[in-house]
Amino acid sequence: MSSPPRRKFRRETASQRKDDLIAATLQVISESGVRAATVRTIAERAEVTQGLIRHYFSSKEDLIAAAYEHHMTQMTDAVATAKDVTAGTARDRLAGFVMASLSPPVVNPGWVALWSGFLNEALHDADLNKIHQRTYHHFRDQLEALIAEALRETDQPATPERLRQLAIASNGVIDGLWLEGGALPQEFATGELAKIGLDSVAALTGLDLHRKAIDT
Amino acid sequence: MSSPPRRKFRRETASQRKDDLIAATLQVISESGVRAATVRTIAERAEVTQGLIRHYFSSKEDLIAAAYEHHMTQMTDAVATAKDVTAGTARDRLAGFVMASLSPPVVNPGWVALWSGFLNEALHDADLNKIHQRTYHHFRDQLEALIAEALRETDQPATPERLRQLAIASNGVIDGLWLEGGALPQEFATGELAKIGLDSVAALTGLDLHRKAIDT
DNA sequence: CCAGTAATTATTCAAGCGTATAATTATTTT
DNA sequence: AAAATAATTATACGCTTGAATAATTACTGG
Repeated sequence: MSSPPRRKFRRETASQRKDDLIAATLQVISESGVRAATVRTIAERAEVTQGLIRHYFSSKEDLIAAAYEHHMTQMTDAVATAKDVTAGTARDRLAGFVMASLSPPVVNPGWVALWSGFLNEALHDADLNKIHQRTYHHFRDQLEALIAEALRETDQPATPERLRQLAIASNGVIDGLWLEGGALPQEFATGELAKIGLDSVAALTGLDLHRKAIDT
Repeated sequence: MSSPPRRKFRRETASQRKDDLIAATLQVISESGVRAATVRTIAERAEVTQGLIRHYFSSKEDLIAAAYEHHMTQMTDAVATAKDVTAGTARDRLAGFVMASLSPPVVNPGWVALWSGFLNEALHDADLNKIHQRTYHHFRDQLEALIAEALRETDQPATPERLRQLAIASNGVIDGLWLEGGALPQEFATGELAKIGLDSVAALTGLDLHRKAIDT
């Protein structure tokens, strides 16, 4: 009649535990979808008991929102800090931005699973909808700034209206390709999506975005 | 102590009932997301009791798959049978295809909710994944055929490889714009997405897709 | 108009859900 | 080293879930 011994544990800092719970949430959703993201499954993945979730988050919904925010920031940062996005001519940086958006680790079935799951929730949840709206604009605005700079650099100034349209279109093709590459990975050869994306943004904007053979 | 009277009902044909249950499933998911799609909620929406679902579908998962199939067929058909897609020059039909894809009723928050919910499931469910793969190809192949025809029509033949890339890119920009229009409806003016999409496919393919002032 | 049948409703079941609360224990404070 | 504190586990609760089964009733063919 010996009941199992009470489980040992370590005390962690609040931010560490929160990060762990968010990471566990993202793992569960990316592997098994939103419907699998229950407090028990998430707690098990984080190697804690379920009660701890409500010690750090006021509700499961609150944890989901934090995970959404975290994931979108992670994804945006992965693009914005990629190697060719931070230096070089504006055209180089725009090209790097497109390439990074359409290459691993950004293109990735797990990240598409996260994105689609969160979007599905965001469409009928005001809090998540705000996160979606904000991150969408953040990404598109970065793209628009890069396009504007590249056009200025090549002496092809564009009106604000045209700039807006170019950004929407470029963002659209990047999003669409990213999605398809993540949802059907076996469909595209290595580098194929990045090449198509780069050609597409070049065709849309009229910019020459291909790397020069000789650099600097 | 009078229990409520047993509910009256009508017997329907099997196909009618199945259609009703599928329609109810789509309504629930589009309004409230996949997590809300429980057998009880769906049955209530279809105005039947929950037991009936398992009389017509071997499991809830089976109903979901049928609803997915139905929805994707509906969406594909809405584009393929739109008024300008079935007649005119190849360029006219391609333009009609793009316009129809980026206008109501195809652009619609409910349909994005359906699409994102199903995709999230498809990423970890083999049966749904097959449906996704099949419908993706169906749409892209239609687009590729139209582009091929339009290029032939203007004496600009393309290699199969280039044709594939143009179709992937055009499909990408259409998907991306469709998604953004459905997810953030207030973001775009009426007709704006359709215009941007048409301009984009024109820029990608090098085709002139704008309507002539004088038509046949 | 009656008997048969299968479509539909009603009820039940075990498991899982999010949340609330009580009991412990690792760590910090003094 | 003892006491205080809060992080963590453990347990319980009421409700919902997908599914199974039993009870009815609308329709059909004679």
